[in-house]
Amino acid sequence: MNTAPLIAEIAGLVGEPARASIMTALLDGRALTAGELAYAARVTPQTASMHLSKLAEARLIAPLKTGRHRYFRLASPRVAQMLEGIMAVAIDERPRYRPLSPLARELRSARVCYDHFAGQLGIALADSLSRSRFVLLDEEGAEVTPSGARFLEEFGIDLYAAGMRRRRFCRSCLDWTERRPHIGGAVGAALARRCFEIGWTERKKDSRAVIVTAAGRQGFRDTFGIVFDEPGEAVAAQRATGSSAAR
Amino acid sequence: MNTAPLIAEIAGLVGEPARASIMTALLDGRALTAGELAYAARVTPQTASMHLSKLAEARLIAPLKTGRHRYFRLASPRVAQMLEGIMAVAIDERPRYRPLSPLARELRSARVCYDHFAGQLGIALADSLSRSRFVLLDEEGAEVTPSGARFLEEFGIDLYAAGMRRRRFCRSCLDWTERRPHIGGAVGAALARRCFEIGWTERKKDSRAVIVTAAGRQGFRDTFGIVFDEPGEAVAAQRATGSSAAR
DNA sequence: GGAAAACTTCTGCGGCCATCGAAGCATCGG
DNA sequence: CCGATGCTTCGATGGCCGCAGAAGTTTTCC
Repeated sequence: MNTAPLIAEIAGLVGEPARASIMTALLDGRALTAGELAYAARVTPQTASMHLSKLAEARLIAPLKTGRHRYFRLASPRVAQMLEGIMAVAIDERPRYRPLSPLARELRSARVCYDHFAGQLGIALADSLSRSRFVLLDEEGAEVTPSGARFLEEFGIDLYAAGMRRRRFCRSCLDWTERRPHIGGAVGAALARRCFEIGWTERKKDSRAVIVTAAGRQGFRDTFGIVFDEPGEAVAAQRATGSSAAR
Repeated sequence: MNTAPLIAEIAGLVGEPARASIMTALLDGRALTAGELAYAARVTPQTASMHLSKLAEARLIAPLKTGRHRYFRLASPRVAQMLEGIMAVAIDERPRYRPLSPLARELRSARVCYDHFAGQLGIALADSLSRSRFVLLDEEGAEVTPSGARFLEEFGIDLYAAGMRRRRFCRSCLDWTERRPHIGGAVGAALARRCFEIGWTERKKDSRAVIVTAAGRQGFRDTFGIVFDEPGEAVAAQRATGSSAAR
């Protein structure tokens, strides 16, 4: 078949440490400059420039020229999804004992996965919505129930906005630290967007890590029944709260 | 992050033409011998052997020793899913005019995608089920409706069999010839399995192509409203048939 | 306008790795 | 037990490509 060369071309581009670093650095959905990406990949600017032009030519990343900077972002959600898929395979059956560096702890606690939450916060949200029967979660997919639709509307998410193509579907995304599915897709993206909007979470710069604010700690507790053991760091999902969530 | 090297390792393995050929050859879900895979990748047996051991060590493929042959299959559905994801990116925005070789025509007509149908047959099935409101289809996911569940039960598919983990979800899988989503996941696999079981379709050997039998042509027409223009070759999806499908 | 910053292109070097010939090891068939 | 088949290991070769030094181009800032 002529399909193998196509796969090899794309995979070959990603299958190089420096380029893989660039791609994962962009996995938080933001656009970064060529210099920042060079730093992230730990190569010199000229080397990064070559990699960036290759990735751009293959339409894996999209350049965005602004003044003397050149910003790059992932070309499409499909690319992010592909990277997730590769990561899901990479961590599969790998009995990896984690040394748990401080940075890793932070990432594990709460981070952003292209456009939605992942890490313990992502899991906790998925658990909460799942237990309240607002979302039916599965390794193959996820679905928002009618009551869940009402809840999300109340929370300030327009399920019929332009972003949601047709209906109430959301993708299930496999988490690589927790090894459990969480809520992605249009619904997951909207949920995360809303949390940033109302100030529950903030992005930490130069990282995919997410900071939960004081308002967020209270909000997540009251609305989703999620409590945090350490102030703003680790997250522990607790008790189902269909009632309080429907507040 | 330490995630980039993991991605690079996996992608690097797939990003080599010979190995990519091996992987795509296994994408039909069958197990092939080392020799067959060497032939598929157009390399000598000793070269293929090296590639196979690398892929096996990374758990991308699983060896299966039998006599003096050594069979290999994809290690898990997750690997197939990853390859689909890469393919989806590879064909994205690629204005590729297809020369349409005879083999390509055949593949385009009906083929197997790891464990479910793809190509025009897959699309036609998805369209039919979608129009009859038996399945709600989306680029992000798919869902079997209650009436769809009844229909599938009648068709001989046990939705609550071991294969279906929890509920009625099925994955939406992007087709790379038609560029449209079709039905994958546990439901798609069960549907395809059932079609082989009742003799509507047969696998062509050494290929992912699928042959629709005479019984299949009649069955697909009566049950799903799918008509075939050329006997057993190209497929054209036609008219919604909620009634006849529910037969 | 001059200088600095950000990025790119050019160039040569160096290392990794895919490839295949040849030999070695199992397994089947008689 | 012997030859044939299928597959693997070993070794040498060759090519591709990632890499950074140096120089060139565009933009910004004062």
